[in-house]
Amino acid sequence: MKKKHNITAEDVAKLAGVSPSTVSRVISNNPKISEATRVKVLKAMKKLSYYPNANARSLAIQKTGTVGIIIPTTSEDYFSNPFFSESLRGIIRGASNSDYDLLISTNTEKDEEIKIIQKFIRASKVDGIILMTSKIEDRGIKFLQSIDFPFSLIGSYSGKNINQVDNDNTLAAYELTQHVLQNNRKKIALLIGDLDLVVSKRRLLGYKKALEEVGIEFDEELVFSGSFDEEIGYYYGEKICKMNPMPDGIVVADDLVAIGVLNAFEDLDIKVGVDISIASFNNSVFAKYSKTPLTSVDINAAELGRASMELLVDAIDEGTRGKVINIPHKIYIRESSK
Amino acid sequence: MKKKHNITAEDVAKLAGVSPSTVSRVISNNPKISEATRVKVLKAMKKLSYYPNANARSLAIQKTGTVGIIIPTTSEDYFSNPFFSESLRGIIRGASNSDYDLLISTNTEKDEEIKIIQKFIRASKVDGIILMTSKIEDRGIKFLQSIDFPFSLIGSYSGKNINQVDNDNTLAAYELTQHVLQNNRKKIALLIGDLDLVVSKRRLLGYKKALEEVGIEFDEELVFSGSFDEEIGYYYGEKICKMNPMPDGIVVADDLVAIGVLNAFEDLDIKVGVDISIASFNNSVFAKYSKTPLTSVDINAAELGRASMELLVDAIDEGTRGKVINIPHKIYIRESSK
DNA sequence: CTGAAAGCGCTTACAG
DNA sequence: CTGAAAGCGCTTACAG
Repeated sequence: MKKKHNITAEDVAKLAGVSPSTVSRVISNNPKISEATRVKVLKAMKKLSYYPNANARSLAIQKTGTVGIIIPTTSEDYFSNPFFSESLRGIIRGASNSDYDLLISTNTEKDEEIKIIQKFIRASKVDGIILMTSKIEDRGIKFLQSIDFPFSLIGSYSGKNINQVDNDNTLAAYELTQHVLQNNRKKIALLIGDLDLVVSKRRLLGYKKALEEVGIEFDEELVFSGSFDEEIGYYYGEKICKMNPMPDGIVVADDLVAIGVLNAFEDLDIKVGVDISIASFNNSVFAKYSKTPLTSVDINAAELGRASMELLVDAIDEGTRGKVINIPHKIYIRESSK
Repeated sequence: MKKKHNITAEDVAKLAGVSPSTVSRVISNNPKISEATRVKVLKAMKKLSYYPNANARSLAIQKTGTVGIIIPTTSEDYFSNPFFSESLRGIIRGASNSDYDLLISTNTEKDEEIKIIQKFIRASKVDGIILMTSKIEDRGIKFLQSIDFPFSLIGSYSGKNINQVDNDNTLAAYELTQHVLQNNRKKIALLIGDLDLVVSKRRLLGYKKALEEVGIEFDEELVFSGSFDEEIGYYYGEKICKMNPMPDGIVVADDLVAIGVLNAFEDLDIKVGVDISIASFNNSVFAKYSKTPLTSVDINAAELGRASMELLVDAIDEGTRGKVINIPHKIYIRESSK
């Protein structure tokens, strides 16, 4: 067996009886190439099943044709959360329409997001970056902004020139809280994600606004924050039961957390939808089909992802900056808040 | 503003007063470099925040440090299915322990998996490939095998030299069917995925074996196959109700499909767990928390992913071939089959 | 222990 | 319309 040798443009050139430059030109569809030689070269390429070396090409043209996806450091949470896979799915769908491949960050525990972003960029691995979430003071965003590198954000961030696609989370939380209030509830707890995430802050805002509007005073004691999982929901559910008087409504940042609350209430014999109303976010499969079907906001995560990819491609190709896209949400009302 | 110029090993060399070769050597931790120059160079690198260009490096050493993940063409199914995101999560976790990045295929509708595999390889984009599922006659696998390219498979495939990690799906289906039979059921339907997938074939085998063992004749009419979603579950659920006599047990390939069946039965007033037993695969969140909690097999998708990544790294670094890893499954028995 | 040079496989300005 | 040559930014055998 001959020593392995990658077949290169030179091989094609030789077979077609032209120069490598010409081969390169037919690959990039240069219009100056004559039809005759184009055909010759194409035939040779096919015959050798030639495919241009992406690294050499990237090196020469200083573009990679790949886009980096930054999974938040707290990826575990995001992964058990359908939001993440849904938006990734949207991103993939968006990418299929372009010619970009997707490079996924594999955060080691210690590495912060910004390290990965910098690595991707400085190593020239990607032409653009999608951020799947935003913190209040986001070092990654600041860095990208400072070097004017193409990126788009799933989420919101105040600042100039940031491409972002998001729901109106303030409005969604406002409406959801309003809905619970209309269940004739007066004391409404809020289970929310990490408060250094922009999304949490906005939802808190909407919640406050709804309360204020009906003259209910905001009570910090009713706000619980933490990461997204079932256990934390159960834990807070128990806690809420022990309050005196017990809250009669809860707005929850994620269905999985709400499921945990539901379980706590079941164990403590509290009737959801009767003694207390629960409304949540993400409209996951299990919101619809849980023992007590959950009222939930559909944030259209797949569309968030798809749009963010599309926006990023514009940012790379057209230099788009500072475009803000709003993805509508929709509240599905179910038994947990009737 | 000065024309943008990537900072290169040459810049570092100049600042440190050495040659680019030396810079390259300290990057690759070449032991022959003296401590003194190593320190000098490191300092210069830090100062310039230098990061080696990945494309140039890949081109020179003919390695990319990235691994390609092939999402099945029917990705939509896989994405709405927690199995997919769970295993991807495992892969990412596995990758964090190595130094590999992950490149995700973004299948356009028309492109077959094999096209993407070939593109990744011929373009030298990846050092290895993870296949997330296997068909009976898998062109992708055959291709990879034929050129002896490092890959690992989540799933099973008969053939030499294939690294694979999988559950014992025959056994799992056998046990699950056995469990339903022990519910004192006699006529058991099987809702299974596409029959050209290896996993489906194996599960069918296990199902048959369990029936055979208790002397129940296999009836092809009781086997329904299709893609994984809720609607198809509902559809088959209705169909099953109309059979005469109606089956009294169902083994389902995925919880989401089972949820659809559950819904159909609810609408038709059939008592699950009483009139009929249902047992399913994947042990998703919604299996546990659905109105009628579902008996389900936990296949440990995250571990499948993690192990496949680990195995692939061995395949790349050590040349491992033909290693087969079994990931244990576990059946969780719940009300749907009591 | 370190440097000069060639090579990895493309692309593109320049010349014709 | 096409080719020779230089360059993208690394690495490594060779020489010292």
